[in-house]
Amino acid sequence: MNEESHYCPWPSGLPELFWSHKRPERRDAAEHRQRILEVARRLFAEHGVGATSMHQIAIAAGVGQGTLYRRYAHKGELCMDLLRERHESFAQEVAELLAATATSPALERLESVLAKGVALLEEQGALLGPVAGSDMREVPCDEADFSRRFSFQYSPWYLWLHELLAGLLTEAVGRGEVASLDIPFTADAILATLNPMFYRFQRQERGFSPERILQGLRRIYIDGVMNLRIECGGLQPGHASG
Amino acid sequence: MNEESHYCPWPSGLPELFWSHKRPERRDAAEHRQRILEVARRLFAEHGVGATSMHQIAIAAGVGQGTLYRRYAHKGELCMDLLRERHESFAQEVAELLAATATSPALERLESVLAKGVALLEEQGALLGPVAGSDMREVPCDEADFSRRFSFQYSPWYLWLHELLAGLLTEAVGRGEVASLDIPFTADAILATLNPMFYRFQRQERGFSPERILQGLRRIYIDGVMNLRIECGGLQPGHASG
DNA sequence: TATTGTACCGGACAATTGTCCACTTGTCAA
DNA sequence: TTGACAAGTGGACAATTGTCCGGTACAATA
Repeated sequence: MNEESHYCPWPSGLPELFWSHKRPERRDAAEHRQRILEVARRLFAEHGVGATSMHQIAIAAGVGQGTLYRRYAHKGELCMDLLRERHESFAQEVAELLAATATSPALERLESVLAKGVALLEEQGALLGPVAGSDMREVPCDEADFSRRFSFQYSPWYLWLHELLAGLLTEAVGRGEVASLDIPFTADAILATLNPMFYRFQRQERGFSPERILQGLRRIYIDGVMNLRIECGGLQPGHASG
Repeated sequence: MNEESHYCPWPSGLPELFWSHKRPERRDAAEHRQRILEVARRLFAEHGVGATSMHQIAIAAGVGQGTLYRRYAHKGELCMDLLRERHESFAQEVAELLAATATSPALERLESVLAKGVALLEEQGALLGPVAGSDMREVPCDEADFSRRFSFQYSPWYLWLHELLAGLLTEAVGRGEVASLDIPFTADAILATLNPMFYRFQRQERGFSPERILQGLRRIYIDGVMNLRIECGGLQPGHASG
């Protein structure tokens, strides 16, 4: 695992100020990155992500293995980068949606986020699988490596989603719309069921439709978790307020 | 992936009738299996699961790679076999527990299953990780291989748990204790949050205690999902019956 | 333009996983 | 006892992943 591989001179839309003091990326390096992304996109589309090795990508892009691994510690990171643009536009869409419905009940806002999430999963099934799993070859002694392996859980993408959900939950609890709950845990739980692997399993192995999956999620998190009012005790239900 | 690797002459306590018509396992093969399990248990304990390669195990057990892979398509399956006894006793405990509380509300029964599940996860963190993940190296073209990779989802263990949960949910819905829900999906969702990887993440990376995790699960599935009565509509809650 | 330091390059290498196949051995039936 | 044959064996092999390190080439200085 290469330490510098996380050096990131393309902070995806952040003002240039944040990194302009650093030495700019070398011209050839920039070209290589471009070529790697192009080639990877093509090979993934042609043969599937699983059947395309990092070696192939390096060869096809005309760079060495080391160069490839310098930027992407594993295939998952490469996929992540391919998906970055889409994720950013998704994030923007969701942010706008939430801004436009700022006064609606958090329940409804959460519901629309779930719907958007499922739609995205459906759209990107092929690429997101490897991202979630990356290479789960076991951790070699060093327990600290564990975290780095989990690029998905540690990707800005996951962090952003987690924060978004946590925000919505906090809001809902704060407004008294919902009985108190463990916010970070619940956000993780929601994400566990929005996990690409889980989604893939439901779709391909269980054969469930996206609509059915979304409905199932709604039943759990909206009708269930979020519908438990403060007045509704745990095991001894009282009255729900209108 | 070896087709015969799933040949299973040790059906774990099932009456001998189920397989006595098959040619019995060869004596040397039985010895080898025994040795493999012993050696694997020892090496895993000594160096950790991740730092022990299949090759090492084969050498230490005095058998060839092929012999090892003949029985265990990957490290995950080997772990599964090591855990089998524990899982069986767990299954028995749970079955007894459920039998003893057959007349209690399904809510309570589900709750005790969750508690037992968390306890088991806590007990077996080290071994269950690799079981869940096995080797997630991407599927080589053949999409059908996908399923076989997911030893966890397809293990008798997972299937048993899924069926158990589905049974409880069916019962709860049938008795009118709970508003209707998508039973197989919900069972999968619960299992997604009882997933070893998810648990490991919560414990090690989030730093949550087992109690906190269990409480979080309760809030979602017991107080939330299962507490939604038929009278309580979706977004327009009515009155909960006592 | 010459110099310098460093980010970057590339391909050899080590480690694993999983496959293959020619060979061996145990078991049953005659 | 013997022969047949399926089950079982083992280790070479191919394919990948990820690391390492001697060199290179670019951009900033002088």
